[in-house]
Amino acid sequence: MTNNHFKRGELYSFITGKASTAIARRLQKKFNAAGLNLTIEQWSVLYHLWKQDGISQQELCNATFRDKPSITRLVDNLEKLQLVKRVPSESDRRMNRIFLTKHAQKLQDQSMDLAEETLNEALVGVSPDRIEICKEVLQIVYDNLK
Amino acid sequence: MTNNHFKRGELYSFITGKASTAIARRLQKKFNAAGLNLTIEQWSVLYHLWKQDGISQQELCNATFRDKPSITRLVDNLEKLQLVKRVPSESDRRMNRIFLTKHAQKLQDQSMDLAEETLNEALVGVSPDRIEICKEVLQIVYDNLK
DNA sequence: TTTGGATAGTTGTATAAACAACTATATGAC
DNA sequence: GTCATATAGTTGTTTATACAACTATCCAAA
Repeated sequence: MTNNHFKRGELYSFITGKASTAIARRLQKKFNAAGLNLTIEQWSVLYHLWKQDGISQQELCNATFRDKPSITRLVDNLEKLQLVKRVPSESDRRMNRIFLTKHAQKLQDQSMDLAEETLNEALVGVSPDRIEICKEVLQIVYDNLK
Repeated sequence: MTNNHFKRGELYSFITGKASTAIARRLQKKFNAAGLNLTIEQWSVLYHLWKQDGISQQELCNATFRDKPSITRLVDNLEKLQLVKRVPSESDRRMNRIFLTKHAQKLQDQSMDLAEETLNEALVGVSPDRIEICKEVLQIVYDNLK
């Protein structure tokens, strides 16, 4: 089945991602208000390191859906903030493994709480069923295009 | 009802907007392949001008969910590309009205076709019902946070 | 009619994204 | 072992975003 049922007026929000922009902006404001000196993009890198510390820059590229130069510079900035450290891999000298500092480890709970709070605010008035469907659709979209 | 049902592992994609990033990236590739020398952000401004020509920069801010400096610079670049023209408003000398050039008018059909094609590719395997629910959820999220 | 606040737009600065071109290292075919 | 190719990461450049600070203009209350 093709989905040629798109009316032109409906294209816009889907493509520009206004909803996720709004969520990211709200979360950034919460970070700032809490005195976390951290961008959402930096947080998204830390997010994956909290799940698994010591992964390579290439693995961060795959996880965050960013290209290599973007990760190089995000890691640069996270290093300047003393939140991560590049450690050359011993088994493969092309690779860096990225490790969290103690300071970054401390940021996890607070920032994740703010993220959860943001999503709760975003989803006021939406039933769990519909949230679930929305997540599934977005996942399919991502899989179709990645 | 609160939506405290978010599992941490589910936060990420919602916040980072991986789906809309993937859509925008695919559309940009189609623009490039078609020889349209146009960024998605520039296209999103033209999109609103195609709907209503001659609106102000502030109205473009509201329509595109961007701040004033972002629109200033997008209009700068669109003017350099000779796609729009700033015309000082006669009734309010603070305002510019932004008008499409003939060249920009010609880009509408081709670029909108590519956008529709991109969405069709994105939504392969998703039923119209579920697309509808997803759109509604994203609209509510936007309204909750804007 | 003056003046103070609101609105429209611009400029400066920092961070980030995308693409191309580059270096260094690893790997597999011969 | 040598060499072609692939992979990991960096650097340069352009475009875009967010925030703060700024100018110019408008409008309404005194």
